[in-house]
Order: sequence, then structure tokens, then C-alpha cells
Amino acid sequence: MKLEIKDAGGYHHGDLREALIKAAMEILEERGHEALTLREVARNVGVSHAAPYHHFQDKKALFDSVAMRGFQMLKQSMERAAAEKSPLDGLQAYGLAYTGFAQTHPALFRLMYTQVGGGKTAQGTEDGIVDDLTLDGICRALGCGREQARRINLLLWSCMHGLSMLWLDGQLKDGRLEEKTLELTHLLGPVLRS
Amino acid sequence: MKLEIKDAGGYHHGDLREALIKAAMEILEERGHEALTLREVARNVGVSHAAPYHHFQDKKALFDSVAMRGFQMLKQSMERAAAEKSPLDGLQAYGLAYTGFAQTHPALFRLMYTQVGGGKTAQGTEDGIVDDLTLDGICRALGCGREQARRINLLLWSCMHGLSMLWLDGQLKDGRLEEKTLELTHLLGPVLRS
DNA sequence: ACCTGAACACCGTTCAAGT
DNA sequence: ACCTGAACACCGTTCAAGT
Repeated sequence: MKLEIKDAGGYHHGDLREALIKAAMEILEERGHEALTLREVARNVGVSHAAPYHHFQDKKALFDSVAMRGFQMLKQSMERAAAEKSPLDGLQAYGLAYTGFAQTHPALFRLMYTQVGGGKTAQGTEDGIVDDLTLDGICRALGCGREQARRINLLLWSCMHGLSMLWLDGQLKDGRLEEKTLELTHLLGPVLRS
Repeated sequence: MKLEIKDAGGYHHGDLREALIKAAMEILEERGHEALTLREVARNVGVSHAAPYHHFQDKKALFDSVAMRGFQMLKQSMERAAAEKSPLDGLQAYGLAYTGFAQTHPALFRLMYTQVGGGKTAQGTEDGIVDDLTLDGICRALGCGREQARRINLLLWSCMHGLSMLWLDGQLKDGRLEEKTLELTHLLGPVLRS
């Protein structure tokens, strides 16, 4: 079947799977999580509402894929922010990147963590924002053991995650999120230098 | 009003509003947030699915009321935990009560914070777990100003909230939540004594 | 005043049928 | 192999009609 105007090949074939993920992310960013339904995704791609089931087991499977993209974006953003910084300055940069991501991609951020308990969509590294290499860097800079570094890692993650969530949920009366992030990381100074 | 078998008068009248809230909380605790729908609540109370609209503007309004109950429970639980403790020990007790609440009422806890951005369902006090009196206590014990106490309050809230959320979302590989709570509050020691 | 039943526009999911 | 259309069992919300 050939067609004249709208889309060569006429099939979304090959990468319908990819198109669905992209469309889902677009809906999420532009209209929030309330607008994100399987049928709406299919509609935006121009395909029947049953079509997604040939590429994903169910709604959750598609959204899991979206969540994984989100985690990749977050990780990239944090790595970029911490690059070329000392491990300690890096921690602050990580924090800012984390809450910044939550602020600029609120619906995606929430989906990432809401989406399923443990395993597939998780970051897969360990109990922290930060990967193994960074963790080693912290150990050396702080002169502490891996166990302590892991605790500090969890502390920082919890703080930034909690702050982001409270902010997204409208629980923080006023003040910019970036400002509060700096307040908290500054407050955490003594923990790192103890 | 006396009743013979199931319910005299046949009306749930007077306190249908209350019955709806209670039923919603029961569903939430027993079967999680996925089971919580307006129609299911009405079904459990034994009333038509349109009946709730005579007592709540919409689904959100009913769930807002549930969320407020949750905040009351959380507040009570924290006050009980911190009672008769020094302000500093109180802070640890607050933390334990907070994550403990999240653990024993996971679906309710999530609903409380998911439910709407700011205002009605919020705790209404300020940017923290803790009420004004406790905040004053912290000021005195730490010998710091109100501004600093508020920052510490936000730090603690963010930590405990983030930890709870990450735990509920299955992001923490292993270990009991209570144990991690103690780790983090212990780690925060230097901040309080600085 | 309070509740119901039917109706409407949406969901997610399944499945026979088409190419 | 991949997609569609119809169908099913659910939603939230509205509204005329009942007491």
C-alpha cells in the first residue's frame, strides 16, 4: 500500500514500540500524568488502541520503559553536573541536578518512582543516587569506609528525594526549590566533614 | 435510634458522609490504592454509586477528607512518640514515628501526599513535620534562631519523607526501614550539635 | 432533602478476523 | 508478523425522576 502525503511506508512498523514510548513521554511532559493513558498514546501515534499490546504486555510494561528512560536522563544530568568537580562539591552538584530534574520533569519524575516496587525500573546500582565510582571518590575524600560512604549516600538521596517530592506535592509554602536545595546541602556540611 | 438486624430505617442517612470516609480508609488499608474507587466505596457502604455526590463534590473531595484524617493520625502518632522526651531525643522519635506511619499505612501515606497540590489537605502549620511549640523547644535546646530551627525542621522532614517514599517504592534494596531511620538520624547528629 | 437508575464518555484488556 | 474492530467489564460524572 502506497500513500501520497502523510507518511512513507504507511506503517509505523519497525519502531512502533519506540514511537509509543516517545509519545508517552511527550504526553507526560506536556499534559501531565492525568492525560497519560494507553488509548491516548495509541491515538497520538495514529494507531488502534489494541496495537500497543503487540509490543508491550500491558500498560504497566510500557510505562516501565518510560520510567527507565527517565532514570537514564536523570543519571546523565547528574553526571554532567558533577563532572570535573571535587567529590564534595560534586555532592552538592548531584543534589542540585536531582531536584532540578524533578522540577523540570515533574510528571516523569513521579512516574519513575511510582512505577512499580523494586527491580526492573529501579536504577539497579545500589541504595543511592550515586554510582560505585563516585562512592569510591567520596570514600577517599572523606577518609571514611565504604559502609559510611553508603550511609551518607542514602542520607543525601533521601534528603533530595524528600525535598523534591514535598515540593512537587505543594507542601512547601514558598521559596524556590533551588534555594531550599542549597540550604539543605549547606546544612549537611558538618556530616560530610565529621 | 435502635436497630434490629441490618439497619433500622433503611437509611444510612445522617452520617453517610462519615460512612463513606470510613469505608474509603478501610479499602485503602486492606486492599491498597488500586482498589479505591468511588463506586467501590459506595458499594461497600451499600448505597448507589451516585449517592456520594450528595455529600462530596467529586472523587477528589472525598479523598481529600481521607487525606486529612491521615494527617491527623500522623500528627497524633508523632506527638505521642515525642512526649516527655527532650527536644533532641524528640527529633529522633519524630523521625521514627514518621517512617513507622508510612510503613504501617503505606497506601494512606501515599494518598495523603499525592492528593492535591497545596492548601486544603496540607498540614497547614508550616514547612515542617513539627508544630510551632516543638520548634521553639528546638530553638532553646540548640541555642539557635527560629530561622535555623526552620531549616533543620525542613532537613529532617525531607530526610524522613524521602526515606519513606524510597522505601515504599521499593528502591531500597534491603534492610528494615526502622534500622535505616536510626542510621540517618544518627548521621544527622553533627548538624544538630553545630 | 436525600437517594436512585439510566445514560454518557471514557478506561484497560481480550480476541477473532483481516493483510 | 502485525494490526484492527468489536466486545466486555470497569470507571467518574450528570440528571431526571422518585420518596
